[in-house]
Amino acid sequence: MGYNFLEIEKKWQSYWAKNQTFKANNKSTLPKYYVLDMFPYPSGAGLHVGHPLGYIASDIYARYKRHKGFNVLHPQGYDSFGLPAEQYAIQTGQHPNLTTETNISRYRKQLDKMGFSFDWSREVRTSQADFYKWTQWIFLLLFDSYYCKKTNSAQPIEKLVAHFETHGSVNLNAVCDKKTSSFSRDEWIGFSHLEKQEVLLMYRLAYLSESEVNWCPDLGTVLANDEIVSGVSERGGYLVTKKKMKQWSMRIGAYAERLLEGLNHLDWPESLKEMQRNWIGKSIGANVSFDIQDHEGKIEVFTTRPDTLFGVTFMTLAPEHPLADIIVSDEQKTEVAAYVEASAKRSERDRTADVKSISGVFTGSYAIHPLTKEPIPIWIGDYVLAGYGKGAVMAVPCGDQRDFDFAKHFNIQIRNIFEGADITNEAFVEKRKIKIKDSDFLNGLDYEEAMIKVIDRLEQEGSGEGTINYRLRDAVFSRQRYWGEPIPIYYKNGMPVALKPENLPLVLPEVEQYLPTPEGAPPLGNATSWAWDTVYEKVVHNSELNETSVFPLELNTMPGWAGSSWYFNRYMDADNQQVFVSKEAVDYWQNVDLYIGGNEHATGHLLYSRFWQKFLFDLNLLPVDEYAKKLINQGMILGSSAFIYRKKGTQEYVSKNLIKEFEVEPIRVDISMVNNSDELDLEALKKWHPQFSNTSFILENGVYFVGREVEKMSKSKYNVVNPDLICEQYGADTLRMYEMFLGPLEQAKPWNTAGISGVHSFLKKLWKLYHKSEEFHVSDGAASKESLKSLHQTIKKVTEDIENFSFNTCISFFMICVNELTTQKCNEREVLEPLAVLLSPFAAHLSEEFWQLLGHNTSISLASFPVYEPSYLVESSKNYPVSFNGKMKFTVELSLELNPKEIQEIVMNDERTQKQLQGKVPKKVIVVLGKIINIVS
RNA sequence: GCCUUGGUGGCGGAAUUGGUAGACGCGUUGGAUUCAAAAUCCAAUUCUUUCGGGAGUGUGGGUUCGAUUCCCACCCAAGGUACCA
Repeated sequence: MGYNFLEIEKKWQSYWAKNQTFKANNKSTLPKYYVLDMFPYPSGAGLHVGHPLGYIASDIYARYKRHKGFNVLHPQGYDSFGLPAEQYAIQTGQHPNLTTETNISRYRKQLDKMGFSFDWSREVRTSQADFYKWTQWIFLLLFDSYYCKKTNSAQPIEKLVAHFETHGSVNLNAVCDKKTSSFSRDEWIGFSHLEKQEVLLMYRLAYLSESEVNWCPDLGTVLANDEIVSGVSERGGYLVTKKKMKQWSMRIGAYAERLLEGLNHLDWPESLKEMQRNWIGKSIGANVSFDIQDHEGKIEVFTTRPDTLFGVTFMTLAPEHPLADIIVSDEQKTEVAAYVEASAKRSERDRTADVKSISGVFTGSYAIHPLTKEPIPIWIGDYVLAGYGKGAVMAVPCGDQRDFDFAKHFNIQIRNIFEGADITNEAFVEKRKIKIKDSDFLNGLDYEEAMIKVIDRLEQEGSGEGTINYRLRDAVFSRQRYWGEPIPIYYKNGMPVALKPENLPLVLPEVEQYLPTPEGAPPLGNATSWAWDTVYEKVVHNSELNETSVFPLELNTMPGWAGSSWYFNRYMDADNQQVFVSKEAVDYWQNVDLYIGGNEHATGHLLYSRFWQKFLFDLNLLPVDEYAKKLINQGMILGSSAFIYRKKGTQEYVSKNLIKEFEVEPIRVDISMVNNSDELDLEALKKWHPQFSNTSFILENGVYFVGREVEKMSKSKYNVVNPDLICEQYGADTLRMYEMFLGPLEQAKPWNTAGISGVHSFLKKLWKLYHKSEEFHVSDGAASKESLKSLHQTIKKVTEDIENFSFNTCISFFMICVNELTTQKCNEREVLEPLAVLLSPFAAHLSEEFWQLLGHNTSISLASFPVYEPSYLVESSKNYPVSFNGKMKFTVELSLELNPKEIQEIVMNDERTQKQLQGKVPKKVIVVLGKIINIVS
């Protein structure tokens, strides 16, 4: 029988569940430790071997911390709102909630099989009303707040109203979405209620504004970028254009500086922090405004190089720029209109990524240089994005490569304002080490001096100002979807009004159809009873209004990132019905000590959640303004897809090594039909899909070999490996250890089941070491010196490596240790007891079984982690090879310390060294840490 | 395009952070055990060689007594690129 992992694992999983072994307590005298995983989206494909990688790592660390005497919070839940469930609903009519519930119960079964030490009593689901009630509540707080630049924090909107009532807009230092006209105290008081609301909306942290969306007229809906494949909709293949729509947005831009600065204090991967820094994209420069010849208004640009203002030879507006169709001359009208229309069909990424093809169109109008008063031609170019800076640039061809290319292409003047720079073939983009010429009062100055001087002049003349620009855009918060949190807003006279917190949750209504309404309203518009029930009952009967007209509710829902922006706080106090998290709980748990998840969330979830945390901190609802002290990105486990090759236009398939002889197209096949030598099971293929039942194959030596390609693991690529099968075949402990053994946690790596037997036989070996003819066999005698040395070496290395999250090398040390103990025929309790605890974060079930066999009647998770004893690890002298002239190598026996005399003796007494030296004394002997490294003659 | 990461045997990966490149595992080969197979155990395994050696960490340079490690340029792959999660 031997190591019966199925029985052992089942036994301990039910023991842990029954005894609630991993339930965390909100009151404890122990120090706290909060280990968090990014909660999964429960997809229909089930959990694949890639998902558990991070969960295993966090579980190892959570179990390790429990052994080290911490009160560990290690929760899990589901990010259960999302697009796939909705798309499935559109296709099948099945309610997304049903799909989601089914998927969740499947996920839970799979997770349970792997023996994770999650505290399931704190489970959260973002799609459940008792959770999204609080997501809506946070939305209301954002709606009722503005950002005060004086206190540098969010403040209640009443404070803003109070300011308007006493000072008007004078001396106001608040972030708003556009330039507001200034007004006095009396004017404010004179405003109608509607006018007041209109002003306030420009300051709220959750606000309504026009933003651009991917619009598909044929489907009558907004599409995610993911739903667009090469310019057309994935569903139906219809044309997609851009369209402006009134959308809810989050004023994350107000937090740009704090989000940037906060990174400096986080123990997150440098690369990820760098990504966030670049995403926020702080740049220092100036806003400059240009008058327009024969037109009202001004064109404002942001530039990081105001020092090159005298090098401006043209301006470029984004095609979406509001002035674009106003300033265009009559003769250019058709050309401009065609260009604007064409670029509306191009995606933003396409526009910026494509640097090779230069496109643009002249508007026929001229701006006036603010200092020289010269006319400057105004162009439109789609490399300028409406959403960045001011949506317009002043072009300085001599100092910017893209401006240079544009000018060359359209034959626009290039003016060199850099002393001694050669700009015949490319722009001079270097900022330093050059002086400016032909620039009036800036002549002879360098970059820094010119920056200060020109900004000074612009400010004096009122045509510009020094400013800081962030690339970070405010986050669009509306989705024209069904399966998301309803936004707790209704409209009165076209103005958004917040529901009262006591009326939350605003529950998702039932609908017949998950598609937009025929009138083009979002899917929630299909609800028949919702508006009546919710708004009439809650708003009218609570006498918010005493009229019985229709109150339209907001029909958009929240985006996927809403719930995930604060869920980690909810785990601290998941059952609380009164508050989103009690003060008591959050004061104890504070924040996440270790957060493990993929770096694909770097500029999405990980930025939005920091923003919400800072916001809630500003309102004194949370004690810290960063929620995750340490973050680790686990690398993605990639799948190894299998391909067969069809001869073009035929039903003949060619084995992999013969494809060069034919013109073929690759087709994915399910990897379950391919063995470890890449041989395809042809019978299985014929059964797999009817299209293969009547095909012929060109084989190599009677075998069809498939091609392989490493890519993201996904159901649609037929390359998913299911962890359940592995748990059945080898056990969860093997899977846990193998996933860790596969490679460094942070690195992406392809899944390969081939190596799993090595880890499995390690566990079998350990089992056998302490079993004699099926009976547990342990000696109470003293262990040998060698055994203790092996043990303590392993304790030392494994402890160090757990602390460094280098779990793959831990497994190697375990293997070496068990091999050594097997050779030493070690079976002493003295060794097994600490070894079982050492192993328990990894092979959680097996070590628990050993713990019981050793006579303990409590869970091994209560045992304390072993500490190594240095006296067992005394180093003996070692043979070190010494390289001579970098070529010849010989070996000398060295003790740990060397003095020059000893070195000389070693060198002189070695025959081969002497042969090489030919009697000469070496010039130099390099010794590092007591080792001779090199001898130079 | 831009931002970030990675590239070491047949494969996954080690390398005390500038000091014996290839730990550990898989695979392969040979052997032991067995009627046989599975399982298990032992040994070999970077390539090349005229058996002296030679080459070798994506490519090409550089710094250094010494480079997988540091610097410069390039090639390739993965993730993100603002409505997938």
